[in-house]
This record gives sequence, structure tokens and C-alpha cells, in this order.
Amino acid sequence: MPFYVTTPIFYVNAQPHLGHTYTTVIADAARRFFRMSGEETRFQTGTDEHGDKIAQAAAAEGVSPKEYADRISAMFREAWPNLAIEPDRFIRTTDPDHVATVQAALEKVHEKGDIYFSEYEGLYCVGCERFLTEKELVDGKCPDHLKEPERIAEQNYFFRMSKYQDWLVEHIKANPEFIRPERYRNEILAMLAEPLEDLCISRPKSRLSWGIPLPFDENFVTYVWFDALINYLTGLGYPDGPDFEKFWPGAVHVIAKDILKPHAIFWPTMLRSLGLAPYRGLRVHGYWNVDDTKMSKSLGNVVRPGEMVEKYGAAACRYFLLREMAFGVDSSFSDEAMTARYNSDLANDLGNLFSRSLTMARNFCDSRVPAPAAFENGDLELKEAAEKMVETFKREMRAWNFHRALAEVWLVIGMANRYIVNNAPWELAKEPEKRPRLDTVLHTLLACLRLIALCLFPVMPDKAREMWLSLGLNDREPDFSRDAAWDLLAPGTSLGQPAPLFPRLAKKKTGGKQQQPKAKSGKASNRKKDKGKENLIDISEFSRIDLRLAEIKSAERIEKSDRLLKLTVLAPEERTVVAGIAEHYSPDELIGRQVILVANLKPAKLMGVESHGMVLAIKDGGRLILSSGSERATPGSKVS
RNA sequence: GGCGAUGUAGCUCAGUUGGUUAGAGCAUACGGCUCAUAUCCGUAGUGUCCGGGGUUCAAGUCCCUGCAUCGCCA
Repeated sequence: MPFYVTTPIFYVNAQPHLGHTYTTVIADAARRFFRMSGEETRFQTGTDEHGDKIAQAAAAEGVSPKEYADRISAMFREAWPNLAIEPDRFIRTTDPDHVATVQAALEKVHEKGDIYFSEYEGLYCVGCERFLTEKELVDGKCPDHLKEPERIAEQNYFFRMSKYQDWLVEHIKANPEFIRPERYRNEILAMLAEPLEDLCISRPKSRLSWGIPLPFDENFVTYVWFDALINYLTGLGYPDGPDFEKFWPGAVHVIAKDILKPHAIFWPTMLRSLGLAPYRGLRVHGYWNVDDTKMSKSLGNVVRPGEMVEKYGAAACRYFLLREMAFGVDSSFSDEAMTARYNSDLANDLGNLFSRSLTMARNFCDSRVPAPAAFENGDLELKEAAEKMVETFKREMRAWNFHRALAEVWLVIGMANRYIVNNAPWELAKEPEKRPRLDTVLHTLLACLRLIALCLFPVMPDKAREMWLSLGLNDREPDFSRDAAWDLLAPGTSLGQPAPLFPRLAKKKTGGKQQQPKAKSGKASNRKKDKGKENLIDISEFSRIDLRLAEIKSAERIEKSDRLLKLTVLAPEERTVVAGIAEHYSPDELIGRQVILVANLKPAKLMGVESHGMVLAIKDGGRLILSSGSERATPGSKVS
């Protein structure tokens, strides 16, 4: 069946980060895998560009919404080629064909009678761009934006989603593969156990003009989901395009867990109303934390794909993302973890395996594929393991278990390294009568490397091609039907010259201590010396603490706490900090004061309020004195 | 508050339908090799499988309960 994989279209209110990168990398890897499995494939990603937030951000910059969207959208489009990500279509919700498709779809659903006009009254938060329920409010304010929502009564169009609820429940129950992993399927079934409300799909133009006008009422624009989700159809040329019939039955959407509900509930009911089959599958992944902390702008720990690729290269980044995260659950990124994977898996195990193999082929066989003689048990074991690897790899990739698929490949990489030591080709090379054995061993080894490279194509296309070419194979896209046989290396073929595939990365230096290799005898005494200095920290340890000047914008007491104040500070971005200073300072006298803030402290919830940093103060007996500079300075200035 | 997930070695995790002395990788220590990117190979470990109770000839695995962490819903 043709395979059509999509990422969500990413909202242009933020620049590409690790989360976007992961979604897009796995979509690309999956598409490469299915293409190599002989399927026709199509892969689409893009950007979502309408809405209040974009209009406001553009206004703040003094540009038009389209100009603003152009700029951010380009950042996404330009980020992907650096990671060997090759979508067939990069779609934008401002593309003319998309606007037309949204309107056509709305028209159709409207004609069917699944859209109705009704009044809605509620508390609207401009920041969230949505109505909030009373229960969501904290002290009458939106907990995310710390603003009181406005009470708005307005008339809007609604999609009769509830009409399709029973059908959807049946469909999910009848198709275990529809939503995966299973935890998310269960979550959706739990949500569907309650009656669904209909979906508001419009905003009056008076309040929001940056959107796609409703075809049946010029006074309204389409609100988020009927605009965004339709992109999956637009890209195939719905309703008449030649690709639509071919690819739609094989549609697989990759998403992060935050947009599960729209994709698992809104979208299938919309498709049903349109008279279309539901997509084939939804694949839901978890979040990437950074250094075990939520990734967030205010913490300044956002990982950008550009920086990551520059540091580690596209292949290593793709490998890490696919290997490190168990699909579906949250995982953690850190430079330490990345470096460890890079050095141990890529440089030491895989890279060195290729390097030593090609070197031996050069030294002992004149850089040509040798002809094998009789096989021994050890040879056959490696062969069987490599053949099994290909099968397991295919099975796990199909099941979206990328980490397991890769673990299987590395199992065989380990075996190949052991195979070399067990057979010691350098010993065989010393005795001319062992020539046939030497040839057999190196031939077996190279055949094994060929299958390893084959499996790695979807994961790291560029490096896999390097491996492939260095094995003397021709420069065409390999696939699993033609190339998965064990021995397709013609004796006599010339091989590439050995070169490090993944040069080792320098280990992170901890305070320069490890720069000098220590004589073994000196080790014990060094340790003792270090012990005496335990309380001293190195300058590098200090520099990990991000101290900044912050200006207090507002302050309020936290209910039921005598000591805590909730502060909103500028540093330079706005953030919420909880400080235990209520017994020493009143909220009023704090406004406008400048203090020193630990800006990269792990966020913590205190009395229900999440604090993003710590304000420094001096304890003098019973007194508490807030820290500050002796003169005023720009909020956000670094303290060092 | 309701529902659910997770809890296994210092770290990250695997443990299929209950079935020998509970595994892998990383990290650590020691030894070996020299083809290789200071790489590779071997050996050595450490575990109250979150606590408590139960079912069973047999429980990391099934049931009940408590705790912790996380998620979703309200």
C-alpha cells in the first residue's frame, strides 16, 4: 500500500526546536524505510500561519502577518535539508491551494448540514486564543498568561462533531493500529466515554482577520482546526488531484502528544463528515526534555536543530533521536548523552568497525573483495545473525519501534567486532598457507558490513551511502527486496580507502582536570589532594549558574502562605518567580526594584505556583536584604 | 477529585503467554590484542525487581493495597 506520512504543520509563533526536529526526522526515516521496502511514498511537512498570535507578533514587529509568517516559515523549511530531511511538499496554510481546499471542505460539510450557527458566551483569553472554563482559572486569571480573561458573547459556527462520536468509538475499537502506541489509544477511548461537545470552527472577522474566510459567511474566518488539519488533504490535491486516491488510504500522521485530541477526535469526525475514509494511522510520540528539565524559552535551554547539526552532524543527530527515545514516552536530551552515544555507538563501535575492516582489506587483499573458501561455524553464525538482523530491523521499523530496530543493528556490530578478534586476520596474514581462511574471514566480514549499511540507510542516509560506496557497491538507492541477500559482493570489486566515518569527539572537560594524562602511580595521591579541596568549586562550575539582573514588574501574596510572594520579573523576558520574602517585604515596595536572579534553576512548584528562578537575598541574623546592583541596569544583564 | 501509565544494577533501559543461579548498553576495575578512530576483545562485580499482603508447586511477571513520579480529564 502506498505510504503517506505527515508531520503536523508547525505554528510559526516559535522557531524550530528539538521537538519539531524529532517529529520530522522520524517521518523522514519512516518514509525512507517504506520507500526502500518497495512502497510508493509521500512525505509532507509545513507551517501553520493563521491566528491571533501571529497577527499580534507581526504587529509588534511592524510588519504584515504574511511577511512575519514568511520569515518564520523559511526557518523551518531551511532547517530540514541540513538533517537530510526531504519532504515532497512543504505546505503553508497561506498557500493558495490550501485556502481553496479549506473553503471547499467547509462548503461540503456545511451543505451536509453538519455546521450550524449558534451563540456562545464565555471567558476568552487572548493569549490562549480560546475560551477558558471557570475551573481553569487561577484567582480569576488565566494560569498561563496571568491575565483576566474577557467575558465575550459571540455568535459562531459549530461543527456537529457529536454526531460522529459513536462511529468514532467503534472505529477505534475495531482498529487497534489506528492510534498507537496503545497508551494514547486508551486515553482517547477514555475521553470518548464522555459525551463530546460540538466544535467551534469560526471567529468573527471583527476580532480576527488573519485567517481563511468562511465560504458561506464573509463575516467570519476559519478557526484553527478546520484550517490546519485540512492541510493533510491539500497536499494530495484533494478532491481531484491524481495523488489523492492513491495516497489517502495510506495516510499516517506523526504528532507529539500535545495535539492528540485534535488528531484523534476532531480530524476523523471531520473526515467522516466529508465522506472520506479516516486516515490509516496516528503515531504519537512523547516530549524531549533537556537535561531532565522541560524545554522552555524562559529557561534558555531550547535545543535548535541548526546548532545541534553543527556540533554533531546530521547522521549522529538522526541516530540519537531515533535510538534514544522509546517511541511514545518522554525522553531526555543532553550534550553528555549525545556525546556518549556518538563516541561509543558511532565512533567506537560502528565507525571503527568499518575503519579496521577496510584497513585490513587494503593491507591484506589489495583493497579488493576477496573470494571466500570453505565456511566455518563462526562465519555461518555471523551470517545468520546478520540475516536475522535485517528481518528484525524491518519488523521493528514497521512497528515504529525505531530504538529497538537500531539496538538490533548494534547487536550485530558488536558481533562483527568480536568476529574480528576471534579470527585475528592479522595472524592469518602472516602465514601464506592460511590465505584461503583469511579471504573467507574478510569476505564474511564485508558481507556483514553491507547488511549493516543497508539497514542504516533510512536512519542516516548520507553516512550509509559512504559505507555503501566504500564497500564497492554502486551508487543507486538500495532496497530491501533486491539488496537484503547475504552475499552480493563480487570478488575482485575494489573497495574504498579507510577513513573515519565518525571522528571521535573530545570528552567534555571537567575543569581541566583530565587534560593531562596522569601517571598511574600518581593516581592515589591526586585523589587525596582532590578530597581536601572538596568545598572549592572550579570557575567552570560557577559559570554554569546563570545569574542575571531582573526587574520586578509585579508582586502579590500567595494565598495561605506567610512567607511566599509571587513575583513577575523581567530578565529580560517575563517570568514568574516565587520568593520567600513576604515577611520582610510588602508587594508594593518591590515593584520596580532590581534584584539578582538565578535564571537557570530547575522550575519548581511552590504552593501551586511554578517558579522559574530564584531571587538572591542576604540573610543577616533575622533580617533579609534583597540583592541588587549598586546602580540600575538593563533587566537581563549578566552578573559575573 | 476521576482515569491511566511508570517504578528492575551507579545511569539508560530489556525482560514475550508465570518456569532454572534476573539480563544488555554506558560508567568503574583488572587483564589481553595490535587490523583499527587511545579503538576492540575478555574477566569482575554490585540488585530488598518501590513497600506490604495474597493466589500458585513456582511471581519481576497475576490479584489486592499503600507510596512515589508523570500524564490525561475535570
